[in-house]
Amino acid sequence: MKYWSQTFIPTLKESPADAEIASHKLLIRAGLVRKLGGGLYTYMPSGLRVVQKISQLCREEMDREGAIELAMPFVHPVENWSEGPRWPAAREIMYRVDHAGAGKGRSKEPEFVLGPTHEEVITTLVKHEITSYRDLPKNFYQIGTKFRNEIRPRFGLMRAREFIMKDAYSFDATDEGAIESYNKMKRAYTAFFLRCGLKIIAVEADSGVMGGSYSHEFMVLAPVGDNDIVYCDESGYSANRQKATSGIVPRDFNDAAPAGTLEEFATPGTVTIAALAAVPYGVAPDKQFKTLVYMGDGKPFLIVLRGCDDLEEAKLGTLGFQLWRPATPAEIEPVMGAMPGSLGTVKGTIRNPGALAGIFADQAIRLVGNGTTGANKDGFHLRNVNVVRDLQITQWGDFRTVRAGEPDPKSGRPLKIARAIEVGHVFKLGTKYSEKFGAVFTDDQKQSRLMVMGCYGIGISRTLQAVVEQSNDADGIIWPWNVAPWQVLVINLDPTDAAASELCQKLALAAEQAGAEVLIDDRDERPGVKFKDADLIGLPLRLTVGGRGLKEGIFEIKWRTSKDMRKVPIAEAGSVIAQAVREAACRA
RNA sequence: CGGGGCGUAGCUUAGCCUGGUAGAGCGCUUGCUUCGGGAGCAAGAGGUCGCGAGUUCGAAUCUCGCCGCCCCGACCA
Repeated sequence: MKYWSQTFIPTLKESPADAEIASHKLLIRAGLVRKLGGGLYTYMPSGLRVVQKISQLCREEMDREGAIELAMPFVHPVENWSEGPRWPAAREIMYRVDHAGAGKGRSKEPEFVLGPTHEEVITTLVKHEITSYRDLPKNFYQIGTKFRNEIRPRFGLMRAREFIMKDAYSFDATDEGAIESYNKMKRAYTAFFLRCGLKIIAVEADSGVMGGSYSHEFMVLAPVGDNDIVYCDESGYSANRQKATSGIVPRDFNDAAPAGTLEEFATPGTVTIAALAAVPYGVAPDKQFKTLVYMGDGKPFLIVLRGCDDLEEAKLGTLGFQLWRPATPAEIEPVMGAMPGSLGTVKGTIRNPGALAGIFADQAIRLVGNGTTGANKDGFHLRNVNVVRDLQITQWGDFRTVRAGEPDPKSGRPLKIARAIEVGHVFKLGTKYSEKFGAVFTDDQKQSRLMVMGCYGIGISRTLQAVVEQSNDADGIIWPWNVAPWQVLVINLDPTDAAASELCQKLALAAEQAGAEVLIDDRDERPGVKFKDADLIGLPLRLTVGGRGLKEGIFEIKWRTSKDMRKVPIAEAGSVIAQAVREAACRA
């Protein structure tokens, strides 16, 4: 048991000016963290306890799935990165330690970086240490501090420059094995977040150019999150917005037959979807074709969408370009023959089709059937444009942004969209790193083969804040049993009274014997202050001892989640407390 | 990095537009009274007004530069 006066829990009445969201305010008000600088926080004694609780739960679930804990350095020789596969991107987010040997009389200054993640380190290690299929599979993990020079740290621990992360790396002999390792981690993550008391959704994530469904993000639903997720409660479909698709075009959809002959009409000065939808033209956005020009690795390409749809840029990653960006009007005009606002892909209207890297059409334009598009002639559009008959298309795909209410691709039920915080990510890497670093092993046929890898992250410090964000009320934090800094708070309203102090100790002991951790508020404070602080720091179970109750021979028991308080005869203390603790632990 | 906002006591802030004595609440210290949901009274301590230059007889206040922090966007556990 811990006495409040013997630890340090500096609570605050008012929120600091630089905190915006509930969890950030509460972390500071409840004395869990203090800020050193932007994105840099000290874990105060009770905050550290929560970090340790969460880490331990994570450790248990990782161990359960056979992962092996180790600890790698935070400081990496720069060569470890500069010779790796992603130096150009990585150097942007890494803190570099310059002058590391200054004044030491060295001929050459060694240069170091602070590790943002450890694929490079672990792969190098495994390459040296594992050479036989007999030593595979292996999954190594660590829990430690990561450093990323975030472009914009925000919301306290939510996006910090320095944060605590669990990262794991699996190595398998076969692709099937790698998938099994991946599934084990998904299982471990699901169990872990459940034990933290978090409601999470695992969503299919954008796995970039690698494709496939071997990347899942673990999301906490929260209005302050910086991700959009698309999901359907009935079918269980869920994906992040970059990846999400919808069943807006039915599987058995029959393309419309041409209606009328293709016809050019004058639209002077009309260069937006909205203007074409207004009088005198009156062409509804979902009857228009939107033609966007992008530059992919230096060559222009076209994206065709419905006028009412938005492009989801991340989906262009499936097209095989390394880099892409919107084209400028100066790049567009020579190729198309018109400026943006009058563009289209009707056969024969593009001035220089040979310059294009492709014309990519979103599936949903089939719903337009016969519509209106630019004539590639400034001030003119074409009507009665039939998708099948008139449009020039080199490849179909899914490029549009999904909207709430559209049919789920699985069940057809309406999709929902919600904001969420990403707290975990599992990723099947394949052989990208093993190839680069030469992580090979000898199989049972004496053949040299590449290890198949996966990587798996959990933001421990972010999880802490996500719990607070998801579990609080107007009075303060409501800790889930398993991650509370202590589970039971014993309030001594008369700390100068020997009988009260003695009873508090007795109650605390009973709770401890039942398996709970106990904090005793023995401060010489007024009752109001103690009750307010109790709600603020949010321990799940509260036991109150006061002179008034002592006379009646009772103490009080109250759950943080409930308004109801129960008076318990002191004689029944042991059994009542034991039962309460057992029930809470069981529910958790 | 683009856009917006802010920097005054440990915390929350007023004052700034219109230059002249730095003010409040919380917290802290001492005393008295209180004592079951952030007590009352009295007395106190606590400030390079983010930093630097400039304008001025005089700058928290006006001008310029820098730094820091917060929010929105692109990126991420």
